Amino acid sequence: MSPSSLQEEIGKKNPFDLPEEEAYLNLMRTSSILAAEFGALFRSKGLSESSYNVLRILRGAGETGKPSQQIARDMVVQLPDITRLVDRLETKGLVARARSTTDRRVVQVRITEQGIGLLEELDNPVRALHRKQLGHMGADRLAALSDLLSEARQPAEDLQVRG
Amino acid sequence: MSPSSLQEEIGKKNPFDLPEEEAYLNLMRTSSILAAEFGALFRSKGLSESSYNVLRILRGAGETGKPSQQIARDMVVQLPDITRLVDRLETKGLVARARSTTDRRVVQVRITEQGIGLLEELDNPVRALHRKQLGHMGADRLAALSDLLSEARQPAEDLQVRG
DNA sequence: AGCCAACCATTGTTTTCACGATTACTGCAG
DNA sequence: CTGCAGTAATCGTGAAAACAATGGTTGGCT
Repeated sequence: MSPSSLQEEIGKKNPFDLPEEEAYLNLMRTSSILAAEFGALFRSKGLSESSYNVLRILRGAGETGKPSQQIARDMVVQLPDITRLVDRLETKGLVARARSTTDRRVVQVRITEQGIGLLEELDNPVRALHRKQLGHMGADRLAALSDLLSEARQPAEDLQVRG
Repeated sequence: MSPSSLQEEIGKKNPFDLPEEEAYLNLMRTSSILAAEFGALFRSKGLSESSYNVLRILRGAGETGKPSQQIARDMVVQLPDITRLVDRLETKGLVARARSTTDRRVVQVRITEQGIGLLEELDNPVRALHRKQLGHMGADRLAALSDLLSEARQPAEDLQVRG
């Protein structure tokens, strides 16, 4: 039998005192387990989850690319220090940098052909892993999960944005 | 207005092709935002999220403590290299190590008085943050979220446990 | 007793992350 | 035009993570 509850899984003796805590720990455990599988997939191609995310953002941005700061804002998992992440991608030839001519503070980053090629190698495995991980839930439950997660993070996000 | 959807938040132009991907990204974004706040709280006391988790586990284990390997299994977010995590806690005087007398391979780790004191300083702030983050959801929605999260990770967890 | 597979913890090494301070540039107010 | 707050990116440094490899210990098997 699978462990039926998080309480059992992590060997916790007492029931949770707060439903908020239980939900929080369920959230952390689930995200870490699922992220670990994607991490392994990305590492097999020399990428981290963050650097894969950056490449996906830049593929969506097209020829002109995006300023570093905007990349940081668009990332699913926020990260300070986008500079060195782009450094590593540049060293591997997956992205290219160029100073903006209009505002010389900003650095425009764009994906290279090589970067696009690497992403394309990953497209099918990524889709397959998504289905393997969550395909057992129906579309209705997935939608419900997405909704609850949006609701859960909304106050914290408001503070971040408007802070 | 708050951004109403993840698609908007991360500046994604195309709708998600897979509902699995949308749920996955919602999961990653929510957990990273909520975890960041706890991380800041813990760092104000010199702890990381992982080391706080270890201390909580050891407080629950009582006087006898727990073997390192079992700590690793009980952690919410799995981590190889429990050794150096315990190293750091030991350096700070928050935990103590002792070789087991019955099986000299295993190292029994227990929390110190100082460690318990530090946890007690955090108990109220932690509860307060849980309520601040998720208190706006009713108990019913929190339970629904916990259920969906358990359901989401179940297949991956089965594979991990049963190899 | 001696061998060996399984197990636990540790260490070495490289990569990545976190945090703060710094440099460069822009636009605006005086 | 000069100073100044605000913004973008970078760099220095130390902490933490991932991954592979090593050494000590046990229990079973012959």
